[in-house]
Amino acid sequence: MIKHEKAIETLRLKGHRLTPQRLIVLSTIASGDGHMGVDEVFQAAKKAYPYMDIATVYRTLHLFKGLGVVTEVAIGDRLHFELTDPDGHHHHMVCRACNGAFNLSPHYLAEFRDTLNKEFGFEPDLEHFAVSGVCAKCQEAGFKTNGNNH
Amino acid sequence: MIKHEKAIETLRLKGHRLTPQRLIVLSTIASGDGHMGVDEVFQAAKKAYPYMDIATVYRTLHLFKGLGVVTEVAIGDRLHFELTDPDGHHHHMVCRACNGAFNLSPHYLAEFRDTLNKEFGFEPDLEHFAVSGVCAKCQEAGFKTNGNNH
DNA sequence: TTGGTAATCGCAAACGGTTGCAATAACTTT
DNA sequence: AAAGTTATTGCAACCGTTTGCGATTACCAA
Repeated sequence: MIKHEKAIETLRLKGHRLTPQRLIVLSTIASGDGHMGVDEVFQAAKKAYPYMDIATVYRTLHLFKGLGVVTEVAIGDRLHFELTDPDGHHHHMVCRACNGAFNLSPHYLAEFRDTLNKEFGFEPDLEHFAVSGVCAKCQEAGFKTNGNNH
Repeated sequence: MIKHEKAIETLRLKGHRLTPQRLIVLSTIASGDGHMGVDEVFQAAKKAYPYMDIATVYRTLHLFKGLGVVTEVAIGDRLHFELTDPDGHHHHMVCRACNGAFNLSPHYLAEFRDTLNKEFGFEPDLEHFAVSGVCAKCQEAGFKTNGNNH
């Protein structure tokens, strides 16, 4: 019983229709390893189903995101999606030099959240938090760390 | 000697031209209080200079951002800009319910940055960091905090 | 002051992403 | 198995933002 099939059951249980488009987007993401850009999903899905429309891909991804089936990650300034990690949430550190994404345990943000809560009563959205920055390797390779964030 | 004029000198020193468009965008932001949406800047600037183009506004704001004259803040999913705080950087907590933005001292992020540095060698971009979330007031007003981040 | 030249501009087209709408098709009911 | 209902689709138009390009203009040197 793969997560693929669990996701399909989630769809049915919540009263959403099982359309070929949805199944194809799902299996596209499931077969890719790690997060995929929207256009990557679109191109792959179009191979399996030539009428696939980019609007349908976006709507499907947002539906899946709402159901908790996929997780949205902002890489650079583009949206990427991955199957939701069944072992619990993780966050991402995204390198602005190489666009690599590294997982980050929620533990590293717990304290920050607590502080904002206690000091300001502010409840931050950190479910799918991604920090931009420069990874260790790119720093070694001489990529500048200071200055502007783009 | 207002920051307005210091900004103009920064422009000249870095070899950028003093065009009416740039001066108007600058004084528009300087006269607004707090951060302004791009279209807000555009509309105000167009009153002073009817040929103003939205592309010029964007290019000018990005130039100013690169020079450190203005700071970019993502409010909701739109870009906003404010004159860079001369008393040092501050970050923002942006409420996704009321779109209010609250300043956050860099101090609250220092520890997080240190941890990422030490543990992963990752240098995060936190200069103009903005956390989305729900502010205390909107939580009291019953705005839901859990679930998806949109 | 004038002319040369490179930065900047306005315009229009493009980008990634979202949305309104009429046509289609998945599900339900019989 | 066929018909009815309504979610979903494909298309096209739109959003905010960025970019290519030819025309303009701020600046520098003569």
